[in-house]
Amino acid sequence: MIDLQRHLNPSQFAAVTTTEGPLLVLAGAGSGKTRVIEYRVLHLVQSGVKPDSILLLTFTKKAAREMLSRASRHDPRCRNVEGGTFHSFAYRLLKKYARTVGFTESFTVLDEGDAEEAIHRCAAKMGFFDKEKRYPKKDTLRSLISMSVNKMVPLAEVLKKEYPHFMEYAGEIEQLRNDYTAYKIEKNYLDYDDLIVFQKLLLERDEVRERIARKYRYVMVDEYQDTNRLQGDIARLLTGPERNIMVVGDDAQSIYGFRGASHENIMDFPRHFPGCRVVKLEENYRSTQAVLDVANAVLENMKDKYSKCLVSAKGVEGDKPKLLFFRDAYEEAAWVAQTIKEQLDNGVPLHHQCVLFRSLYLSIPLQSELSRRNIPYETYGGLKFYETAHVKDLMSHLKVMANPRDELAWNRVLMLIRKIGPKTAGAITDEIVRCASLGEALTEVLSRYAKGHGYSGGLDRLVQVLSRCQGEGVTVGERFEDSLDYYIPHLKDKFDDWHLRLNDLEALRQISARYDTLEELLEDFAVEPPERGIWRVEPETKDEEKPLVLSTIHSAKGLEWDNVCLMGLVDGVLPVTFALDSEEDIEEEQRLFYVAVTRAKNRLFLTLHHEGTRGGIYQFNKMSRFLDSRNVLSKLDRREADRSGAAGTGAGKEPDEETAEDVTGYSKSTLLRKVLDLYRRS
DNA sequence: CCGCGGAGTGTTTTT
DNA sequence: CACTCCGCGG
Repeated sequence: MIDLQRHLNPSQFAAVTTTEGPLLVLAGAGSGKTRVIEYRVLHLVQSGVKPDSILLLTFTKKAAREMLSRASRHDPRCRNVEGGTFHSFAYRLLKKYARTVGFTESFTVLDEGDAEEAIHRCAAKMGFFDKEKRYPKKDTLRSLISMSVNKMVPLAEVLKKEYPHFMEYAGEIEQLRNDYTAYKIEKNYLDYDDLIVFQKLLLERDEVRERIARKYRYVMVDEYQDTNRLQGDIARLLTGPERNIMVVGDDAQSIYGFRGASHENIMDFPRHFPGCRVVKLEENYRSTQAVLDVANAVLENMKDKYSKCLVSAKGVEGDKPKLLFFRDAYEEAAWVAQTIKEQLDNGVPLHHQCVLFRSLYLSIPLQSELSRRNIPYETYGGLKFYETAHVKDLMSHLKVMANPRDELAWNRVLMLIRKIGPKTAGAITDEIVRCASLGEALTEVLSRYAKGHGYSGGLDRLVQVLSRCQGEGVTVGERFEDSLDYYIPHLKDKFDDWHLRLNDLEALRQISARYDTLEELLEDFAVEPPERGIWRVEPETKDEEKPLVLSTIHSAKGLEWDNVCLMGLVDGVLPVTFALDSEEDIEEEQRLFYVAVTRAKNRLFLTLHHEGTRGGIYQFNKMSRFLDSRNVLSKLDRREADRSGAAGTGAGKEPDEETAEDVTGYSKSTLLRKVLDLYRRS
């Protein structure tokens, strides 16, 4: 038995050892939340609770894995604790109970792109786009429908708030949502939201709920502030008569409102579970006091919160975080790159440093400065490559092998072939989905089309590959490889930058080889899309050799670094312009700022530049309103127009001397833009 | 019916 | 600046 007292402070100890009854843990940033979950799992297991009767729901699957593997180091039985996201848990549950909710086990999960495609089909069937009027586009329609589900708010209300100019279509969009829902049910498709919705529907059936709640006697939910109302309902439904539910969260770090998360869940927990225990973790083990002073100042400016104040347990005052102003994006980027380099020379490995952005595209100037200095980096968040065209193309081939009824996948596969467009693809697909098996589809339908048409040659090649992959003993790796071989000519045909994309697919090939079944590969791909970090071939690279991290603030949740640079602290970026007309949205941006600040252990740099080029018009960027308050500003070491670092670009020339270097050079992309601008004017 | 080229548009954050 | 949509020619 492990000595918990020795490893935990009193509040952590209370959170770990309060195992019976409802428990709300309010965990400030850096207060050892992960540690609490790790030891709580361990404590339960060591007290004789069966590992598979513990359920740990987290925000990402990576987080669950991390915590469970830590706990397993003390006691290997912890490995059998069940964990994952609400979505992945739903997936497993629904695979088991598919028929109970009216699906079949072989359902396919639609990602956003697929969902848009499906919505588009339904809308087209309704004659949506035939009319004169300008209808919302498919991505707008999807996000509209999704938002109404996630916030459990009527469609018309979402419409009124987000797209008031489309109000007149409220009725039609509602009809569309119904058609789309019917379509998915008929075709055995579930989109991300459905995973949650159907999970709830399933759990609302008493006979099922009782069974599941009996199995999971201890439920823990991490990042509770980022759950939406449906997920809150699910957490409640999962809780059995013993009411052993523990939720952990920090209302000040709620940053997923756009996805329907509501801090109502965490605020209302005591109401939903009367008599619950509340434990606050306020001692911060991560940051210096100087960093926390900034964080606390930001907290002070928030309203509607559980009150808290972060106190450094490290007892280190540390340097005051610096606020730096630059003229333009390139000076800012150069200074940051230079500073990273200096820190590296001072012995802080790249992997212990990080640069954070509101959105990843803002990191482009920095990326070029880093490349120029040969500083390796990797990016977190932003571009979802599993939704990039080439990845989806290839995966569609695997999808039709796994589920020959998947018409969206077939459509994609067929459209790649020259001379096959929407009409032909549609006609062939209609016939295919009526087939009972892939074999039948190949022999009865495809081979018939593979003669006597302009596209027959291409189609024949497809038939060859799919037949080969159909064989019994063919491994997942081999199927992937065959599909890739087949796809490469299409890839080259379709994309100019095909060799970059081929790299992605090669990496994916290695991953695919690790799977035993296609179904497992597709499951992971649907519910736990691979992140960039997983692509590294070497699983155990030494910290010193790992690259610098560039991350969105969202993707940095739960992580920490010695040095953190937060760039682009400008009104319009943080907070983003879209947020500006809603008080609520601005609040969320402020929490985002809070999350960013609290990632830093020792040193924090905040930077911004004044010269903005939004849409070709120059404008003066104002400092972010979150900084522009006395209590925050006083905690910062403010440096006006510090040019010292920008020397990195100009290679340290004397000032005052009239040289070209004195002027910041255009980057290649700027130059290109300027030239194109000029062409356009002539 | 397909494919291409030109015009227009809007640009976050993620399971 | 990349992606989507639209209209035309083959």
